[in-house]
Formats: sequence, structure tokens, C-alpha cells
Amino acid sequence: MRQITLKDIAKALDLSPSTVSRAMRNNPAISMETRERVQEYATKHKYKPNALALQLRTNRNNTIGVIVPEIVHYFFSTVLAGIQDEAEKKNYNLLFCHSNEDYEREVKSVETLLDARVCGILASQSKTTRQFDHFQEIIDNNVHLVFFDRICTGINTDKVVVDDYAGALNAVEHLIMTGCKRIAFLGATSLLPIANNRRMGYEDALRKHKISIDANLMRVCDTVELAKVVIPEMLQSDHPPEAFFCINDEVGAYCTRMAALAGFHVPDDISVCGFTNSYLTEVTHPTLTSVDQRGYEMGKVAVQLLINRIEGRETKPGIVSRLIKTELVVKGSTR
Amino acid sequence: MRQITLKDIAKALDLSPSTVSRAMRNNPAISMETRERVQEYATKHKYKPNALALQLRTNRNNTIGVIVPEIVHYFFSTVLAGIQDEAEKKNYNLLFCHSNEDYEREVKSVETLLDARVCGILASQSKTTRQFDHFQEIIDNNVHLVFFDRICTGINTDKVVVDDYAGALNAVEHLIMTGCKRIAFLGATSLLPIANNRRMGYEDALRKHKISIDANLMRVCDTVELAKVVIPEMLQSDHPPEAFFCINDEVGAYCTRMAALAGFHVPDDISVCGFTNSYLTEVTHPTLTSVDQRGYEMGKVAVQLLINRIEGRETKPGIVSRLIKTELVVKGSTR
DNA sequence: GTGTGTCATGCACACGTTTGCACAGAAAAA
DNA sequence: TTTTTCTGTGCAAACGTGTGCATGACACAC
Repeated sequence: MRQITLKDIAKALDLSPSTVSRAMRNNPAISMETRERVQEYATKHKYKPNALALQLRTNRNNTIGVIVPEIVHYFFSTVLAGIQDEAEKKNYNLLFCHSNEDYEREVKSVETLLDARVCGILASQSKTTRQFDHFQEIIDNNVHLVFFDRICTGINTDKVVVDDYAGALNAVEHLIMTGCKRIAFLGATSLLPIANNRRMGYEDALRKHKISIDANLMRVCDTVELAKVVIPEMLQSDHPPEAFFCINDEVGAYCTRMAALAGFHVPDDISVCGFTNSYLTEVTHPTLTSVDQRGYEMGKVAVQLLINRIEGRETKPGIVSRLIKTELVVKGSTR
Repeated sequence: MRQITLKDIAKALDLSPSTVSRAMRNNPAISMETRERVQEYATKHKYKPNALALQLRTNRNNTIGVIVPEIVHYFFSTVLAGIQDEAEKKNYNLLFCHSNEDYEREVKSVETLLDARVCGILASQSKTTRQFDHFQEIIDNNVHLVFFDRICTGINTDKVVVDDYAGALNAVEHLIMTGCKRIAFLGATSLLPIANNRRMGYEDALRKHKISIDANLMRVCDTVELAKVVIPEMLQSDHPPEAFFCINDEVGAYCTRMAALAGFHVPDDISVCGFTNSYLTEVTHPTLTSVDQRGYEMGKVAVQLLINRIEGRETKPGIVSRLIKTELVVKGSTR
């Protein structure tokens, strides 16, 4: 029992397929009587137009591909939610690929998506990617491409990124305004643009408030493993920091616990601020102040940009670059 | 500049499209010379077979749809990762839908997937779903359907679920073996099968070790908000529990913190066990013992089952039901 | 010369839809 | 009555591919 087609309806009602097609689309050239007869038969037999046939005709399948480097990940899953919601609203389907931070899989994903003839691709680069030919391939095939978050510097195309700089600046200013002066920065290596931007935001906030920058207070500490070493060391120093500005919530959450164990009260003795505003911030005690990266918003904006390109509404010839504003969410770990 | 087709190659080499088609597929009927000439031209001009045309011909698009109730969610994102990895390995594409726990969107997602003519659907039911007509519609359209985790009891089809009962039983036995007797169960309302199965596992573990079941130790407490009320109350009682078996990691994480604040040492005075083994378990101090639900494995198994159905390798006429074994991951919060 | 066999290729059709154009019949205008 | 206009419908082609069958050329055996 396969799906009923236009031809089947035509045969059953002794009409031609073209008449049936027109009747279904309410073409005024078809008499009211025939139209009703056809539509009645169609609904009765649950006719569904074959999307594949339509796609072949128009050479468009209303599908966009998305490549995510990691999915078991608060931020990226949030972005994916935004992408899906917006794409669904605009009647696009989503072909989902997962590179798992692996260059080879990223290349394969691009191939898959191009083979599937998607109208456009949303991508966030894997950490291990050093060559960009596969991304160039997308553009060479006249498929639209928008990068989000982890943009690929080697490729000239539209992108959407988080305003890490302003996020860090705001957060550190908040720490300063609530009375902290010795503020530690637990960051990552400056190779990553996001880490670098946040460091610059941190430094500029201090400068703005005439606080000197102390290199001893700036550490590479972006994993719980590192935190286990770095944080106790800083807490035990003669001049422990009055605040920790952490590059992610994992380190932030661990930091609140370590400070409490060392006998400090959070936030009265030591303030802590994280980055991402994941659900980790709700299970710490006190709850963790954090910078919300608004991944959902990023996903929506990325899809909108891509669809505007696809449908020719965004005609700007150069590259379009959108900045997502962060939002400081003050909770219990800062005063 | 559109993509090159078989016809283009045919015209360029003064052959018929059928010859080119056969040449590309290495049909021995075509002379070696022609084959080489065609393939050379094809690679030079980056010929890609048009998937849409193939799909129309065969009426199969090698795509499976997945409906997830929530995506910013450790467990479901893990399952999705498993689904994607396995589907990719088997050369299937993934059409991704997100119901966001909303019945209306779930119905719309099913429609979308059926319109797209997917070969099969993997679905986990939304919390607000009370009617099942849309799922029945899938089966009526001869599209294969496999439920995972949140199975729909109203529909007779294949499913993959976590062995919650054994997971709970194991975990509670571990608590007992490490010297705890008064073990609290922080669960959810028994309406949900998963909550019910875990409660039964908890009770059977106690029975097995001849520990009486104390209703005072069993509470509904599946959110951090509830935990803020329930846990302090239990800790302050005359006979505080020696262990907490929690229905999720959020409550478990919060529990370790509350116990420490109340002056108990974890795990020496009080043991805590969570459920899911999310990354929350790594940022608590001590790290949180938890029951791993092996979502990645579940995703893989679900896809395998679905593809076996699609490709006719699983011919069992009745419904196939797979149970995913859980694994207790002992960390710092239990002895 | 006729028959048989092999090899390489092309024709035609199919998948399900849409659409420009032609056409038949009826109604309206001359 | 003849011509024009209008109305409703069908034909054919197209999208890109794969495949059964026919065809034509050539070689070889009788």
C-alpha cells in the first residue's frame, strides 16, 4: 500500500493529472464543481503531495544543514534549540550533523549536506580544524553559509558571534561596583578568540576604574582539573583575591565550593562570577552569578540571516556580521 | 552557474545520458575507454549525482526523523549524539525536530516528517501529550516508528527504554553495602513510569536486605526548588537519613551542598547518589556518585532497531522492546 | 550468403509534479 | 449564420536519474 498520487486521483475521477494538480491548488481555470470533486476525493484518501517530486522540479528542498562541534554541551544545545524553532517557523527543515570536534567528521558532514542539496548551511567550527577547503567548497557550490560562535577566520562569509568583550567588561564592572578590587581572571589560552576577547574586557574594566592589572591574578584555568590546582593555591596566598571572574560555569561552580571549604563566605568575603549561565548556576550554593551568552537568540539570528540570504532578501554583497549582546545575570555569588 | 548533470556530460561527450549513467556506475556493458572518458570528465567538473532525482526514482530518501521533547538537556542531547553517530555510520541523514514539551508542536513535527517522506521516525513523547492520533498516523502511513525513553503507551510499536528499576536497585544496594541503613528517596510523582520504576527498585533493594520501608523517608523532590524545602527539613529531624538517593543530579548536587552546610561530612556522615551522571557530578565537592543512563548507547540502539526495520532485517511481527542497562558510577559522595 | 553471437550504445519510459500552450465546446457578439 | 470570446480541460515537456529492451556494427562459423 503506497501513498496515493495525483495520477491515481486523475484515473479514479477520469481526469488528467494536470487538471487534478490545478484543482488542488485552487486554480480558477478549473470549474468549481471539478475542484470540489477532486479535493473531496483527495482528503478522503489522505493525499499528500510528494515532496521529493516537488523538490526535483524546483531544485529546492527547503532544508538547511547545521554542523555542531558538540551537542552534549549547554551552549550549543541552546543554539540548536534557537535554530530549530526559527527554522520551523519559517518552514525549513533541519538536517543535523555533529562533528564531535573532529576535522574528518566535519569534512564528511559538509559532503553529506552538499550531497543532500541543502539550501544553506549553519556551521560552528571544530577545535581540530586547520584546513578550510571543505568550507570553501560550500561557497563554490553556491550554497549559502553562515558561521556561528566558532567562526572560521579563513573563509569570507556571514557570521554571528557573541559579544564576549562587552560581556566580560560588564561582569567585571559589576564586581568592581559591588566593592571588589583584587579580581582574579581564570581564563584560557589567548589563542582562542573568545578567551582573548574576554581577557580584554576584563583588563579594560580594570583600567576604566583605575585598578592596576596584576599578572599574578590572571591564570589559565578553564577546566575543573586545572581548578583543583589553581584555585586553592590562590586562596592560600597572602593576599587572596576578593573576586573570581571565571571563563565558564564549571570553574565558577567549583570555585564557590573551594572558597567555602577554605573558610571564606561567598559572596561577603569572595565574589564569584561564571560565564554561560548554564543550569550549573542553579545547583551551587549560593547560586552562581554568570554572563548569559544567549545562545537561543544566536541560533535564531543565524537562521534569519541564512534564510534572508537564501531568499535573496539580504543582498549586501560583503559579509554580514551580527553581534549577540550578552546579559549579566546576577545571582547569589556576588554582592 | 548550476550543478552539472548527467545530461550535460552526455552532451559534452556526445553520448546518451543512459550511457553516461552506466559508465558512472561501472556497468561492464560500457567499454573501458568510454567509462574512463566519462569518469574523468565527471571528476574534472565535480559531478555530483542529484540526490533529489534519485530519491524520486526510488521513493526512498535515506533520511530518518527524530523528535526530541527537549534538547537543552543532558540526557536527551546525549541520546541525540548517539543517534547521529550511528545514523551517519549507516549512511542515513537526520531530520531534527524539537517539540519543546508541547503537544501542538509534536503533532506538527510528525506532519513535517511525514511530508518530507522520511523512511522512519525516532520519537520521545512530550510531557503534555494526551492524544496519540499523530503517532498512529505514522504507522498508518507505513513509516517505521521507534520510541525511546518516553514511550507512548497508547501505541503498539518498537521501543527502547532505560532499565530504571535495575539502576535504582543497584544504587541503593551500593548505599546499603557501604553501611547506610536509613536511606531517603527523593523521587517524583509516581505517575511517570520512570519515577515509579525507580521507586520500586529502591523498595526492592531495601526489602532484599531486610530493611523496613519508612514512608517518612520517601518524598517528592525532583526540582531544586523543592529541594530547598525538603532537604533541610529532613536534615534537621531527630533521625536524619544516612543517605539520599535522588531522582536526578540537580537534586543530588544540591543535596551534597545542603548536607555540608548543615555540618555533615559527605560521604562519612551522609552519602548522596544522583541519577543521570551528567557533568553536574564533576563540579560538586565531593564529586557526585550517580547512575549513568547511557543515553549515547540508547540512541545507537534505537537507530539500529529502526534501520533494521526499514531495511527489513528485523522481521519480527510483534513489537521489539530493548532495555538499556544502567551503570552505577561511584564517585566521591558515597563511601 | 546466411545465421549466430558478442559488444557498445541509444531509445523510451518511469518516478510525481507543474505549467505553457493547444484545443474543443459553448456562449456571446456581429 | 458566422465570427469572436470565454471556459474548462488535456497534451506534452520538464526536473535528473536508472533500466529493460531494441538496435546496429562487427566477427565468426557454417
